[in-house]
Amino acid sequence: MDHTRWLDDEEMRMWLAFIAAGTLVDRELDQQLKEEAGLSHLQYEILIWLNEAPDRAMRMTELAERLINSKSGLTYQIGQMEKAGLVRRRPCEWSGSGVMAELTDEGRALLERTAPGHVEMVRELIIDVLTPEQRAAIADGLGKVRDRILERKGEACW
Amino acid sequence: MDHTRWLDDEEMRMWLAFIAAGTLVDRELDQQLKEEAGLSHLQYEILIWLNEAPDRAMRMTELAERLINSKSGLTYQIGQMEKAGLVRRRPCEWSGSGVMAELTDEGRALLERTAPGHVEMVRELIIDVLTPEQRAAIADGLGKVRDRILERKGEACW
DNA sequence: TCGTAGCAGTTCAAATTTGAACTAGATACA
DNA sequence: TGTATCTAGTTCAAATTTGAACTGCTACGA
Repeated sequence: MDHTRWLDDEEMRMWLAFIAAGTLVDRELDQQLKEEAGLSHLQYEILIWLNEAPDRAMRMTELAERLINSKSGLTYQIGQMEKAGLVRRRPCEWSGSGVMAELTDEGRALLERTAPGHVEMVRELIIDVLTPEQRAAIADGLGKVRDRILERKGEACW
Repeated sequence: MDHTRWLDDEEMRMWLAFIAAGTLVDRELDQQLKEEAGLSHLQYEILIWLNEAPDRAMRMTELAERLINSKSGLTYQIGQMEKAGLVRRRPCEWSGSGVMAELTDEGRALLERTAPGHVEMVRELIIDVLTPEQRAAIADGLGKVRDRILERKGEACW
């Protein structure tokens, strides 16, 4: 009376590859960014998101959602980056409570200095390793995985 | 004079999906395991690896490599799990220095209790969301990504 | 105009992770 | 033998992450 649908070999092969690749890629990027710019991968992504936002600024909560990070974790990281002069906090115009995290010129400059090496590494680690067909399958497949989890959580949060 | 090969839309789509799916899946599994068994995903994987090893035991360093984890991190986690009675440490027969982490009966029992729900969740989150073609592409593609990083690091370690 | 509820962020303590330094058991070889 | 080296694990302090509790606004209904 074991209803469990265990993973078959092919499924297991995929699962192991998925887990390991995710961990390894993240680790490598973290290390390179640390060396080149003293940033963690998370901090780098904060710079990226802010840089692409209108006015290079975003609400804390929205930023946390984009990053898939807890609110308190973001408070901490923004604190660190503020000390380092990479971002600045200011109250949100509409909203009363509400804080905008804003990229400073220094943060933007660091991002621009760092981005080429980072993209290079992303290509080397994953993009250029895959065939266009594999990239398409991963974009479609994992995109769906992501979207389903996000909607599943609905408004659940941290 | 910008030689950087920036990511095109299709590449970026894949990259974002890859990063987000990895983070989200890990988070969900962590949460479910915590609720059902009081385990982190990492601890669950320790149980899995040990359970599949000959004699249900493995050297610390090898285990750390399999898990893609730092040695000191593993020392900590094995310590926690030892307190909880899930694993046991014993000296390695050959090797003098060298410690084997060994699954206890209690650890094995917990794993067996927990595995069905975990597999269920893995299916729901990712396996059953993908088409067989996507699974094959991911297994091949990300398998290659993983293997290249592992060989790149060669004997480099923590 | 209160009082309650909800939202946005922060704070705080506890758990975990990191990486560098350290210890002890081999190994090698002069 | 004696010394330098290497490997396997551990320890330790610092950085980060977590989740729960808390603070300040806003909105809403009585």
